Amino acid sequence: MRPNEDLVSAAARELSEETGLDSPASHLEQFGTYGSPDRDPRMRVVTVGYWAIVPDLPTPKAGTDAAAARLVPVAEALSSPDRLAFDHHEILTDALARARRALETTTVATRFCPTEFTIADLRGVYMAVWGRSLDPGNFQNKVTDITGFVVPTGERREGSRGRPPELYRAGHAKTIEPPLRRPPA
Amino acid sequence: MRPNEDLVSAAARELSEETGLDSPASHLEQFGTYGSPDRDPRMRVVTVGYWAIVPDLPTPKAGTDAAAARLVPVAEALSSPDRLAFDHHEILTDALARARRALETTTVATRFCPTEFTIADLRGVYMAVWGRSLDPGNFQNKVTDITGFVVPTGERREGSRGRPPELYRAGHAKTIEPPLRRPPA
DNA sequence: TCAAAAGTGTTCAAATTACACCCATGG
DNA sequence: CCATGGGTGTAATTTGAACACTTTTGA
Repeated sequence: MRPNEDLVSAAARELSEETGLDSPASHLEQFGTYGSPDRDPRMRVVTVGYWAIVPDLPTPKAGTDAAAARLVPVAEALSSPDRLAFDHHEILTDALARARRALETTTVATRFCPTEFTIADLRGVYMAVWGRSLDPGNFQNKVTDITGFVVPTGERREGSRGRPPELYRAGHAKTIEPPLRRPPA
Repeated sequence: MRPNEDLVSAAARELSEETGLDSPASHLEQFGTYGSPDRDPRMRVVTVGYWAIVPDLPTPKAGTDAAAARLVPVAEALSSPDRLAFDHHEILTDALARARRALETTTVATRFCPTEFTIADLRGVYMAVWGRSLDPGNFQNKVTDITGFVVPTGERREGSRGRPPELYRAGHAKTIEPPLRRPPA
């Protein structure tokens, strides 16, 4: 952190410095703070963790602070407890759990989508973050029943394989009550 | 924080120093970190917030760091946005939300109870934290149906008004799946 | 014309709520 | 013996998963 910076700004700056992703990270959400005295053997560091939504990801470039940067699927990054440095396995696990829960209780998933999107786009976000497949019909019913989650534009997206899907925009609702629970199995 | 202290230890120490409550806070859980540059006009401070479970509360005493200490019901503390100093209204609001959610998804509520407790004791914790009344019969059914939440001792607590209630101990389960949702209205 | 994706609706099972009702004790 | 809180059970309703089925396009 810099002397006159708040936590989110610092997080956004660091993201940019290390990866070159200064595309507008439209959502940065704190999930935890890590401060064991020996978590980084080089020096005493307290880390405040944020997870971000960056729609339409560009290829990351190593920024001023990093030797290299690339995108790694989260399942791969967590595949072994030793794959990441220091306590980063624990941190990433916490971040993922928080993001997964956020999709249940808030409408942030729309931030991963373009301004106009289809229900299938949104379903893709849920499936990616939750790491499971979801029934298209039930997902459609649930999402369109939640007031203020998505609002139809009246337009359709042409050009793809099957029946052209209707386009939606994000609604004004920020939370989902009751939560959109992820189905078992 | 002291040079060789992790975050939870520092939180436990601060709790003790400011209130004299060094009874074993059997649960300390982080909920957020606050770091706006001007949140405390006296100096730059980053605060990591923890909420604690302290069963059978003693009267707090102002410790080495505080002029005075007393217990205040959370509804009263949050009754006005200006009742607490700095950003403490926001912090306490976050803490309460987190504690409320914790009761839905984990078994921490048993930590508020003595080693042996009745379902009514447990229901009292839920009603206090959630700030609403709960149907005794339904609560009983739900809780006893969740495997590993409470285990009967076979004993009863005598001496009270009506039928002597059965006593339970906390089970081994740490999380509740699916969550024990708080009923609407 | 066929396969694929979108979207709607139906069925059956599971969960939830409200509440009736019996139990066991102290006053 | 009756009011009180504990505990069990049930009926009615709601929710949810699975999946059949229609729609509308590109190949």
